Amino acid sequence: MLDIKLLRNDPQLLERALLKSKGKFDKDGFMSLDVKRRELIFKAETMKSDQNAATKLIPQYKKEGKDTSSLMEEMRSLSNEIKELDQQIRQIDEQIAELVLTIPNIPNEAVPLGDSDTDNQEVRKWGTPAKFDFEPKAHWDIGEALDILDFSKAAKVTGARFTFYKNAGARLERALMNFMLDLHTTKHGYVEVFPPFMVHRNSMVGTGQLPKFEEDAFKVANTEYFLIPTAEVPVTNMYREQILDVKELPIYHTAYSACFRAEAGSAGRDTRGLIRQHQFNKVELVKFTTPETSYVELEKLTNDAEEVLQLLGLPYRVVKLCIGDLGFSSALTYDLEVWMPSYNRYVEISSCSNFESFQARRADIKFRRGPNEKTEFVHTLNGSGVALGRTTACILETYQKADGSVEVPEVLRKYMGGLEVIKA
RNA sequence: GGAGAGAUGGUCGAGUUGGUUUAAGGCACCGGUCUUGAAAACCGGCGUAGUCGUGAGGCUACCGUGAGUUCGAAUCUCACUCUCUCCGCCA
Repeated sequence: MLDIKLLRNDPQLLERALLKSKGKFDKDGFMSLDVKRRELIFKAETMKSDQNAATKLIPQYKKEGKDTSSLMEEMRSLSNEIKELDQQIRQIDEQIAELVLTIPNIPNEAVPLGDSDTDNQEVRKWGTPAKFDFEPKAHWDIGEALDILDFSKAAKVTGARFTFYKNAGARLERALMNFMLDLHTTKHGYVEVFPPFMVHRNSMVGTGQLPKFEEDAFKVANTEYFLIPTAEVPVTNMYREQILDVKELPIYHTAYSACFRAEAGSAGRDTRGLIRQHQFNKVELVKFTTPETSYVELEKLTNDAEEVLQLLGLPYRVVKLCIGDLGFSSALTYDLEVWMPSYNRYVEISSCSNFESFQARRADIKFRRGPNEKTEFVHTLNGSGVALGRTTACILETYQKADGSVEVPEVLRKYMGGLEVIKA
């Protein structure tokens, strides 16, 4: 959510935000609603002021034995008028709120122009994609051959886009989770959180998944609960409607969670393997910072996620998303893309964003610099640190051998009871 | 699932026969006096948001949420949410 006053005074900002939403927004209608609202408020408040004055006179008159019936009659009609005005104001407020909630965040000046991922800017590359002296297999074939992934059983039990991990596969996924959490908590200074995997609708609004993208989420029937699409939602909303002390900032949290996504609109894409699932595991990084430090913190957060890939020996690149590819709530996003041999290209494995005050304003997360200072909105950031399923896929493909076995990356061995090679 | 209690400003807590309460008071916090410094004491300040105004400042709303009664609601009525206690069931 953006600041209405800011939009009122600087419509140019609105234009920039709308570059993302492809201009479907009725800007003039929005501006005139804002004017209308303030007119009505002024009228109503003047009337309320009169009403309050009369309300004080009535007991005084009664005490003096004066007749109050005509004044009371007058106030009765004034009261009705006020109720009517309040009703109108409430309607306009709702309309404005609805509109404002659908305006995306304003992209940072550094965000490149462009419509799609082809316009993203490569920032840096690490490692070189593996070369094989045999015909490498895709991870879904490797997984089934080694009996560590089972897609057809999951399809029977649940449906498409679900997976059973088995044997060393299940253990690998669990090892990755522990490896990442340990790295972030011990080396990078994040405080670990294990969040609820369902949240109330209010939390989904707070971080920007709702009201605009309800079809992307799984809603639990007969409740107002949603399965979380990322741990970002519960962890960011931990501090909803709170005023933090500046001394508490920056706050760093890392959290494992399962993530649930309806993947509406991606039917037919990435139908094989672990790349696009309705349920996947992820270790998330979340930060709350002061406005002046948020971009430095974004660089650090991105580096923290990169280190996971470096330690696992997985080649990747970092790209800066262009306006067209930028998420609804984000002001600037770096994607980490890992080299996926079966796709023969880089595939997104982490998305690190600075939301500036956009989420904080929606979720009402503030801080105070000192005892007599005004409150300000914090900046929120988050990034995957990183997605486990895609990492597993990438490890299987990158570390596969000609005989069909898969080497376990060095750093994971202590999490797998010393296992060095996954064999059939 | 059953029974009961509760929700007031950063915190504690008064106010519930509807009208000088414009939400008392304590604590915490901030500024000042005093002091070599600090503490104590004393004096003053101290919520959030909207709106009008160039400004000083004014006005309006907010006592869990929403609706209602009334000239007027923290206070009365109804619904809902959450928290706590006890019972039952349960990993």
